[in-house]
Amino acid sequence: MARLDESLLTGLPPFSRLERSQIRAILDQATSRRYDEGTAVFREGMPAERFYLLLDGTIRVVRTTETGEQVIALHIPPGQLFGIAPAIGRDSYPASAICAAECLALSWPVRLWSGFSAAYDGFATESYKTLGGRLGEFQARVTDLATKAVEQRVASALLRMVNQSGRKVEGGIEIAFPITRANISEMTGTTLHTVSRLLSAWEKQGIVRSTRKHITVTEPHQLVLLSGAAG
Amino acid sequence: MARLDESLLTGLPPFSRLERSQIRAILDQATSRRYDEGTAVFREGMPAERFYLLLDGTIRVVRTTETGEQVIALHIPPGQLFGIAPAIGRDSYPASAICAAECLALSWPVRLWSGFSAAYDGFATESYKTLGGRLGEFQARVTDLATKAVEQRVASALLRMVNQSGRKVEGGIEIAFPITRANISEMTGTTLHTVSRLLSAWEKQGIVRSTRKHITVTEPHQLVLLSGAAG
DNA sequence: CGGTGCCTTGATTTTCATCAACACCTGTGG
DNA sequence: CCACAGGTGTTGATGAAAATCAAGGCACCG
Repeated sequence: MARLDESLLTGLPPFSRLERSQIRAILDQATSRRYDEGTAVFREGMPAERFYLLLDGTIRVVRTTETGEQVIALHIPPGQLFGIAPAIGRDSYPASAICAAECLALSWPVRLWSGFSAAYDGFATESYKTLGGRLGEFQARVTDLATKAVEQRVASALLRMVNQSGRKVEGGIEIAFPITRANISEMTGTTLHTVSRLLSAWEKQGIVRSTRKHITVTEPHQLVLLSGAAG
Repeated sequence: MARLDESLLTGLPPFSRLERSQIRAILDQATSRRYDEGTAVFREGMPAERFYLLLDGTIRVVRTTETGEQVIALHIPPGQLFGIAPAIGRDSYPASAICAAECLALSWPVRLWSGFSAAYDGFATESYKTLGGRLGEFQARVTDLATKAVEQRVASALLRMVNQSGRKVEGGIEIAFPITRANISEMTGTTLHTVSRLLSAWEKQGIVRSTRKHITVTEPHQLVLLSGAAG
């Protein structure tokens, strides 16, 4: 395997306070791997053997209910740790990690976690901040699902993706990974039919534009209004 | 203030691996306080100055939306830490902590958090497990809200409370703290009317019994069935 | 160029929120 | 002690939102 360059990690929060030599040591213990779109990096319930850092692509964190329905818990953008079950004392993954697009990720065996935490200043702190961010996101999701109407939830979901993984294109901001109506319905607790109707209506109003598996938001502000502010 | 007894903390997960002398040191830095039913220990958005341990009572963790609706995020039973914003690098509380019943809690200034983590074996690990548990609970809530019908969600909510804070009484298990239909509607994202109708129906079927602000589950198994299994 | 996966749109039905009215319990103050 | 106010709980009637049922079109892949 090709030697990994230090620049991959410099600047990412968990490693920001480290010396070049420390980053070198971390990289030398890492496994790098590419995953095709649709591949599972790990699955719900599997023993948590490694933790991961996403270098490129987008990960969809998915849970499946007893009745077979899927719920998309969150999307993870490049630069974030994921599969960090060891940080919260779990020995199996609580959800599946599916590649929304082609992905590139580093990983380490979980036994290194405590070593990293002890040896590298800021690693634990920053990782727990990531965790805190996710907790906050879940709390917001619960609030939304409990109080908002479907239209507002779908608007919020689009905005979240645009903010997190938006790519500027002519005439708007495009969500940087492939996404279907069914995916959006799994994020918002509705059906693909309802999502399709909403997107059609918004397209007529010039708020979004969409092609197969891709959505561009042309009038973000309008969406913010639809989302009931604070989305 | 009366000197606190070491037995208060022995056996609780974050302190389970500590010596008597260490527990003494921790207690000597703690502030103990009683809160009336309905009091806020802290409120959403306030600067996080202290972290807490609930000794007795039940805490309701509540978020308020921009439109004034309330959502009950979770209930905290005695023996658990709460208000642990420092653990996730936050400097303000993400939600309010309201006493569902009369409560007794210890608290420490946040600046002691890192000291406790460093000095006391298992404190950090166990605290992060608590955090992990909450994350898991939120994930389950999101899944429920996204996929289950109202009746199933209300059944799940009752079961969760019974499991966490159930008190055995003749003829069933009673939820150990005062709870209104409105409270349940805020946990499940529905209205008090719908909750009232469901409870009435269940009472007719002999599954629950209820008086003002108190609910006893007489046929837990029936509720499990209604909740769509795995509640 | 056939098949599969993705998307759209209309018709019907169901669920649950909303609107409305009232009964009851508990504590308070005249 | 009684009246009354405010929080709590019940129940019926109505309507709107969104799921479900149904059918078909379109784009991309092999």
